[in-house]
Amino acid sequence: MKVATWNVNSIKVRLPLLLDWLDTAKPDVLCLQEIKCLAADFPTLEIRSRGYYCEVVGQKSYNGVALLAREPARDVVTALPGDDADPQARYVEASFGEWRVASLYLPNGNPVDSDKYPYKLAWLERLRAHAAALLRDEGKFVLAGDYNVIPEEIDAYDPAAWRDDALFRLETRRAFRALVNLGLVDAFRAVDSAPHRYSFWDYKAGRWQRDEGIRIDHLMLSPQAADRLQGAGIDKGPRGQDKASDHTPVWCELH
DNA sequence: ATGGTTGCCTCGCAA
Repeated sequence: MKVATWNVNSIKVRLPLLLDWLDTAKPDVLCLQEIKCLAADFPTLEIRSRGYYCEVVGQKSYNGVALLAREPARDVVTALPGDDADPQARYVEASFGEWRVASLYLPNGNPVDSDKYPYKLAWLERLRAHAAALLRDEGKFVLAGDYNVIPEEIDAYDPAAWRDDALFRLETRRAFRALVNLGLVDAFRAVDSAPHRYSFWDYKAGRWQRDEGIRIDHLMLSPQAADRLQGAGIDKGPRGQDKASDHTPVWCELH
């Protein structure tokens, strides 16, 4: 089973690229983030006509996540547990066959001195607690999405420039590590230990042209899922096309 | 370099 994650930065603008990518990459499950629309405005019919069912958690203008899959979803969860008052559309989780898959959009958290940063840390802690609950079932699951976390220095073109940023500062990496240390496996890192493998390049300042990016989109596997890992990669193709998202798809193959 | 670009659909905010 091929599972992929892609922050599309508006499903409306990215639909042509998305349909092309579904046809060529043929993922079994694709986790989308930043669809930036209400569920009612999601292009469900067009995507359905290409052979994918859609589970959408939408929000007007901002955020929004979706699961696209070859087969219908079961037992869909539309919010990250832990705060019923959280209105932001950042999480959807469902079962496909014997696999549990989540599409998540972790808060950016900048600026660090605003209330956005404690919200990010609280969200990370909610995710850790939820992952701990999922692990108790000892099943195969994938928590995929835009984590807005640069895990290590090798995951940034210029770590010093990111030192105090909400995506890389120590407190962020510590909170992410608490999640990893439950026993989750970063699918990409498990198969590729090379530095300078990026999933995001800022639109500004020619970052893409100079390959100055960061790796913040991750597929985190339960131990039972990691046992099935066959391969993983970053598909830089979509980032180089016209009307590209600032993120590119990351995928893993599980047997 | 406190710059730069994109998408929301506002007259600025978020990333």
